[in-house]
Amino acid sequence: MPKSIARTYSRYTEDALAVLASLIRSARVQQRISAQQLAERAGISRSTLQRIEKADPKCEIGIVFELASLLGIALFDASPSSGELRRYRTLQEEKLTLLPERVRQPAREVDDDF
Amino acid sequence: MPKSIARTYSRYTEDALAVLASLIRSARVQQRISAQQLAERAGISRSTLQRIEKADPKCEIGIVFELASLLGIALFDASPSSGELRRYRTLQEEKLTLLPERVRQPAREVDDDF
DNA sequence: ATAATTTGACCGTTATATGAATCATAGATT
DNA sequence: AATCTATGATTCATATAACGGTCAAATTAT
Repeated sequence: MPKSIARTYSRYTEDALAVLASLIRSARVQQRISAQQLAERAGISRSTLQRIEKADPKCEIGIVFELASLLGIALFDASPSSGELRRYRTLQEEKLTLLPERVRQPAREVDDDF
Repeated sequence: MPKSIARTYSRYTEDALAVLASLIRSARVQQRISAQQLAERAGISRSTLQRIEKADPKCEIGIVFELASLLGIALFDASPSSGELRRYRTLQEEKLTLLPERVRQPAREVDDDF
């Protein structure tokens, strides 16, 4: 991550992060699991869990999703136990194969206008 | 991330990552945006976008969500343009304030059994 | 009221994600 | 068919995410 860039995020992104963060904390508290316990089950440190529950954008998405999985939080409207996501994945990947593999800019008009 | 841990992910997590990855690629291709162009708009490098479209779990969640935002992909059933997510966020955060701030293990029975 | 544990806030270290660059391939347009 | 650009695959350098620990504060259970 060279060239330290101060990254900005859209409101939508910040809202989505905040939603997921509070869903995680709500689920954890409702299930009476301490931060330490959840972190251990997820194989992460308590400090990382802290950042996630604070909606820090700079966390590995895999870890965050794994927490959702452990806590039974639905992603893409599919609960971890339902198995729906697998089908959605297959469907979505099939759709992808129907699209062109590459995108190309339409050739510029040769006679450039002024 | 000291103590190099080989992290594992549940099927649910992998599916969710794959769904999001193919949603991103599908949207990008359908909107005829090249990887380079999208990366620039998102303020990331093309190589990072490549990893995200390959469902790599070790990417910043903020970047991934920002791509969803740019491409109009719905997170938590709310399109970026709708503004629904903001309300959902507020609601969810209010719910959180109603829960106990800490979790505590119920005290063990004093008269331990043998 | 007391006790004890959870949580928040740090900090230093280390593994690693990201950025930048290059090269080969091949798909899309003409 | 030919051209040209988009993509995939690598590699290296660097900023930083995650870890592990500590300490104080405060909430919850007794």
